[in-house]
Amino acid sequence: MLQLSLIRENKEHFIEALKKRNIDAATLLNTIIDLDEKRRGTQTELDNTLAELNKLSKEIGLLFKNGKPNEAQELKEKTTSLKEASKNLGDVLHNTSDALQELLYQIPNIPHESVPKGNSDDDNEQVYREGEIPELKENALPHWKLAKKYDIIDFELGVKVTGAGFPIYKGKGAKLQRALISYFLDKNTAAGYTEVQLPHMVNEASGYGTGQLPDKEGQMYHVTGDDLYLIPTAEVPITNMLRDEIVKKDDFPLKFTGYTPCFRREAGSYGAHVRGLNRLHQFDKVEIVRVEHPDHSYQALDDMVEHVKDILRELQLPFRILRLCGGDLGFTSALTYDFEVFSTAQDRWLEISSISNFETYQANRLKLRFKDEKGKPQLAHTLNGSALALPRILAGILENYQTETGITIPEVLVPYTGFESIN
RNA sequence: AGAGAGGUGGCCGAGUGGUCGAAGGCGCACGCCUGGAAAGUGUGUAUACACCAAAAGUGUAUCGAGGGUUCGAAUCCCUUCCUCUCUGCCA
Repeated sequence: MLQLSLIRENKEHFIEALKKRNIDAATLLNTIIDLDEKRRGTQTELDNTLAELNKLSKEIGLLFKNGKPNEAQELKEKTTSLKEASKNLGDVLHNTSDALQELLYQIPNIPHESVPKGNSDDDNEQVYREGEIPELKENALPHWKLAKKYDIIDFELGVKVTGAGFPIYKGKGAKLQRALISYFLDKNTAAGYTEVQLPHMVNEASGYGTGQLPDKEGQMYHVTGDDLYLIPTAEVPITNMLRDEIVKKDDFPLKFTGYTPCFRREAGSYGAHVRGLNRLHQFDKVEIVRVEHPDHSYQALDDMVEHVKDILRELQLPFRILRLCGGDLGFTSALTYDFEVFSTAQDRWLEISSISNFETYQANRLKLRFKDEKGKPQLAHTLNGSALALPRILAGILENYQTETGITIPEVLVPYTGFESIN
């Protein structure tokens, strides 16, 4: 959520910046500013009325104490109209604030100045590329065929037990999943991230805190019986640990990592691109989250990018990094780098990590602050990224490491799997 | 899940209708004391919003959350969430 005070001061700048997202926010921002003016005026009026009322109440109290009930009675009558006025003003204030809040929820974050213009993922800017794309034999298979051939992932069985998009990993496939999770967590903790184990469901307030609600209401599984949501990413529980907190400046950087399954309804997805592991309703991911001083958040973003590069380098997977364009940028993000691994057998790039700086956008919703030099609370910056998402990494490994006789396990994973190949 | 008790500031804890944003203690910050530290001592110590160009200041709200009663609510009533104890169930 954008800060109201900043919208007031920089309206034109905000309108201009939001054009990068192909949004014309002028009308919306003007409505917001009008509502805000109304809210403030009402607030002042209400405060004055209540002040008057409080004053009278104190006088009445004193009069009763001093044994002057008649005079007290007179004053009591004077309060009637004030009470009514304050009730009305209170209602107006309430409604105005709610309306204002709702509109504020509709505005996405302001893109960072480096974000390129563009409408779709075609306009994303490649900023880095590394690794050799392996040359595969002519009869190289996509991962879903490999999974079947070596009986390590059973999609049909998942359909039987739950439904499409809930695969069942078997044997060495399951072990490889566990190995990847352990390896990622070890890399992250070695880089100073504190490991946390998290709830896989969150309440409504947490959904709002990180911005999944109300924007992506239909994308989360909603457990209506208890009004909880299955997490679409560990970002939600991790970041919400700090909701309503005022941390010390010296606490920065706050760095957390956590493994969780992620649940996404993926309403509206279909076709070849959702085949196999490419898009699932439940998948595993190891997330990294940082909370930073605003002065250091972009340095932190670079640091996270380097960290993920290092992991992919160790796995020896060919990858590229994209700076997302305005049209492809997530609702709450100011700047996002997507990591993509090349899936040789599918001949396409697969997104395997997304690293974002949200600046104060999430922090404003979360009320996540720190005290500055003067002891004044200021909004912190939040960042997160995947390090890493499992299914597509697995797809990349299966496809790129396939040989005629099996699948070679990347060297760095062998200590975790206990085997060197899948045959 | 049933019965009971309870949720007060960073923490502990007093407060059961009237100058209560809230005693006292701990913690923390700054100062004094000290060669330095401890002890001692003094002062300060929430957040949001509004008014103000801003600081200072003032006002309003906040005692889990949301309603209500009352001139006036931390205190009374209702709803809801959470915690604890006992019983039940259970990996």
